[in-house]
Amino acid sequence: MSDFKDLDPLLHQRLRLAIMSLLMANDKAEFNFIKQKTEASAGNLSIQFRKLEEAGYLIITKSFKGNYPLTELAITESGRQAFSAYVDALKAYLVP
Amino acid sequence: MSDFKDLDPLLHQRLRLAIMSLLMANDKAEFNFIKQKTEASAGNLSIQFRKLEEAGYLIITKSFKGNYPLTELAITESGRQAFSAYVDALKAYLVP
DNA sequence: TTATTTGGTTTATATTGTAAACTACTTTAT
DNA sequence: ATAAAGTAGTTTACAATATAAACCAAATAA
Repeated sequence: MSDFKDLDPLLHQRLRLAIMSLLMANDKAEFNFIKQKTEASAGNLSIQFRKLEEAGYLIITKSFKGNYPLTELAITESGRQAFSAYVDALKAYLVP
Repeated sequence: MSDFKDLDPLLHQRLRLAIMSLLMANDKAEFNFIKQKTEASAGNLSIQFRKLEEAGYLIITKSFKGNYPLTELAITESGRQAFSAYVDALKAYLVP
């Protein structure tokens, strides 16, 4: 029987899981796309993006779109793997 | 598409999820049984049990076993339902 | 030109989680 | 009998996390 410590604490958080889930589907997304989908505050997102970046699960790139700053998030291979592993661990844990 | 807010925050925490998962399988369990299975500290467990009780997900009963105090945890119907709903929400969310 | 909006970041506060210390008693050893 | 060690927890204090509010820089609108 697998135990709960197999669940990556970084991914086992609702907002970060939602972010990574969106990136699993889209690979790359704009800050505001994720903001709209999750309905989270910009501040909260800003912080969670950084944590996920620090873990190497995504990459933050800054540029301009028109005249406005644009922040984009792209999932990394490591992020994909971590997400898959997390889902597998959950399945093993909850759907035995 | 279901969003992450459907994931009951009380259950979406590793230790509490482990506790409830054990109680789904066993219905009723002793404090130390759960302590051994989860390898969590007694203090941490004590607090999480109370949170789950406050939510109506389990009932704490105190008695004596031999001469020692004994704390037992029993899942409630409401707890069962919440756990099932949580698992369903997760499935819908992660295994679309 | 002042006000409002966009696209964020930073700081401060509230909530949560965890470890360490403590309580209360029992058993074992001296 | 009493000191030392063990059982079964609870409480308290601290650390980590999450969230909200305030702020910044620039652009657009009035």
